[in-house]
Amino acid sequence: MTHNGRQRAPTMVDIAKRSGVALSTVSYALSGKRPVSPEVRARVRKAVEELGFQAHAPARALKSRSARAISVFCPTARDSLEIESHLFLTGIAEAASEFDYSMLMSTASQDPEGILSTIETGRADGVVLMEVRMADERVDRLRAAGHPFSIIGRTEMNDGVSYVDFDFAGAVGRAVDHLYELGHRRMALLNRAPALSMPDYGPTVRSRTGFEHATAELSVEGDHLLTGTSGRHYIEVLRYLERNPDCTAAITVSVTYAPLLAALRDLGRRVPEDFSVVAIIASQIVDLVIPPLTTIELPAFEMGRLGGEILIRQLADPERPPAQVLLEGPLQVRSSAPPSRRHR
Amino acid sequence: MTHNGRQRAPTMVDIAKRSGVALSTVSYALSGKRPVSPEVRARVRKAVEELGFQAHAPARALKSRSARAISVFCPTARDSLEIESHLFLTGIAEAASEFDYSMLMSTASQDPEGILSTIETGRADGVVLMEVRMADERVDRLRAAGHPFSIIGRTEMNDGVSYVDFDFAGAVGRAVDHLYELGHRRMALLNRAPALSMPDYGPTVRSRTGFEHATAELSVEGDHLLTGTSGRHYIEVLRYLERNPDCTAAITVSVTYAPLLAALRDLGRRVPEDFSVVAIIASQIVDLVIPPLTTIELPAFEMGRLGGEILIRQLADPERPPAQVLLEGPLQVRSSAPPSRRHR
DNA sequence: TGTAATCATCGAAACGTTTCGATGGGTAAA
DNA sequence: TTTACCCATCGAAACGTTTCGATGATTACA
Repeated sequence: MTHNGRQRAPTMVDIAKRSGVALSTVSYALSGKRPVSPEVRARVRKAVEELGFQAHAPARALKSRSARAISVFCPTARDSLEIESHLFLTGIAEAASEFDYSMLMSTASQDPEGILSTIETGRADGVVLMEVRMADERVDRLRAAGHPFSIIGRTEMNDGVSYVDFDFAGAVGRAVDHLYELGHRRMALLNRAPALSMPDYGPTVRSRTGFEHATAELSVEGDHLLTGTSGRHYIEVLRYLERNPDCTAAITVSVTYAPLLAALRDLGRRVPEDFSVVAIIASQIVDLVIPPLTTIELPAFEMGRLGGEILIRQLADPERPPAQVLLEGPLQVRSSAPPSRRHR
Repeated sequence: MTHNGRQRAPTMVDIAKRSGVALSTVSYALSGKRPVSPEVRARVRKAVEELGFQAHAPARALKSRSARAISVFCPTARDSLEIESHLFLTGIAEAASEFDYSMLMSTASQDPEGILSTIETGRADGVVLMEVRMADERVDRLRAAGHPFSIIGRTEMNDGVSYVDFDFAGAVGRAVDHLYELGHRRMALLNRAPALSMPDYGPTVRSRTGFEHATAELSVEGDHLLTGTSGRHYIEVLRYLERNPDCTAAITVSVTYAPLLAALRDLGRRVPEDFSVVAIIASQIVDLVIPPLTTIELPAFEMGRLGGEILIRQLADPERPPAQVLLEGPLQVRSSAPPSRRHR
């Protein structure tokens, strides 16, 4: 049972009195950090039960110098929505609850000071970063300050830092191969246009280089477009398709499938009959896309969960070497027909 | 500047020594709760600056009996994604940062114990609840315990509780009116199928009653379908459309536009030429839907922001009466053509 | 039977704040 | 010059834990 919210919450002093032992014995009985006789342990447990005692987290954090909390910085969804962010977020939250940690979330994503301060004020023990760029000041500052952190994504130079990233270069490469095998000889990569003040964004950079390598290797034409969901972006994609009718396939990253599908529809080109698409998107939104597209699924939830787990394990054991994980996603063929039905 | 992460972080004792005043004077100088001479204030400020002092949050929380934090419970996105949840979440986070509060997030959404304990362990001062049902144990428990909370959504009986909700009944009603004016005489409401253990979900219940009232009032046929994004749901929608060719319009709530659009496409019925749709969705995902649909926009981010703000204002002033807000969304006509072009 | 070792328990200090009441120097009024 | 009052500052206690070293009671061994 829980105590009545109106009166003072019971403390360990109350437990000590009720079970007739010293305060410190209560602490040891509950934490197990020193042996306690079975009878005393039972009495303490009983008192805890009866009074509905729950340890006061700030007091514990103050004395033990650990908040048992991690903090996460996530871009705001005020204007545009990064669906992957939410999957990262709930993945991290899942990891936190699994290890009995709290998770602090803030949106002031790009400000290094705010990120450091959650640790330096003792609110959290470590940080999970997301949406990082190839060179990212937040990473540099955290590393310089010696604060524990992990990254969903990664920077250019990752010595000694823990991260979980998706192999965008590899995924785009496999998508190019797949489209090549279907007979396509000219294809576009619809990459994410940098949001405000986000040039140099890791997935965008790596998708592009993966695309350039793969198309060069196969000697096919590859066009690189930076796009998004705004009307301006839609127009740009439309113009591109009009001017390049020999482009018969595209690879889309995240939400860039939307302007592509809209433009194809308005040009009367059908998917998959007239145009093939491979979309790199999170599995949770696959069913929202009409028509069904061939995809490479981004395991965003799992990335978040792993990123959280890696950080927490590192907090538990500071000697633990950094973990660096690069995940792949399966290519799931749904409906990417060949350009001229040559493989039927 | 910030201190070197390797050594002990400076405390108010260090500030006191360096500026040559008592510890308590430092506290008053920083908090302003008692007057302090301008010279002393300046000296303290200087010392704070030089040492990079930042108050230790757990110590403050312990003594002042307030964590300056709110906690939020959000359904996990492991399997399926509730896009609105993410908008609520970042909205709440925005409000928190605006008032210099921290935000704790957890996913163990349906467990009342976990929710109460974030408050009872002193980790947070109040809770924001979302995805509530018409009768919701979490609400009852919070209220019984006397803990501060606000709801994104609302229950059946809302005396004395603060909430921000969207007027689903009204929105569906306006959608019905709009479709009626276009000439439709039979229409469907594609409502959200209850996720696991979520019968009685507020928006679903209220959308349905709004639909039933509006269709009855206009004497049009209204069919109610519970659906989702799974393959099974797609089949059900498809069958419905096949069997009821006189149904020429639908209202979709949240992601239910997906099975509808897929089914219409596979039946060769075009939107908006052959079928009209009004989608109730968050503005941030409007651009992801192809073709563009007439929508009623759910101001999810703003709902989150308001829900957070209401809670925090209540924490600052416990005498404050509960705030109850019911938001409307604009009907944005994009492409809902009449069934037989009668209004052209 | 005396001493050493082991074990469970206790007491007290400490973590870094906030806040209450006390103190003393200064100015204003008598 | 004395008394009263105000204002800025100080000292100390308290918030609820964790943890160190000490204490006393058992047990093992000589």
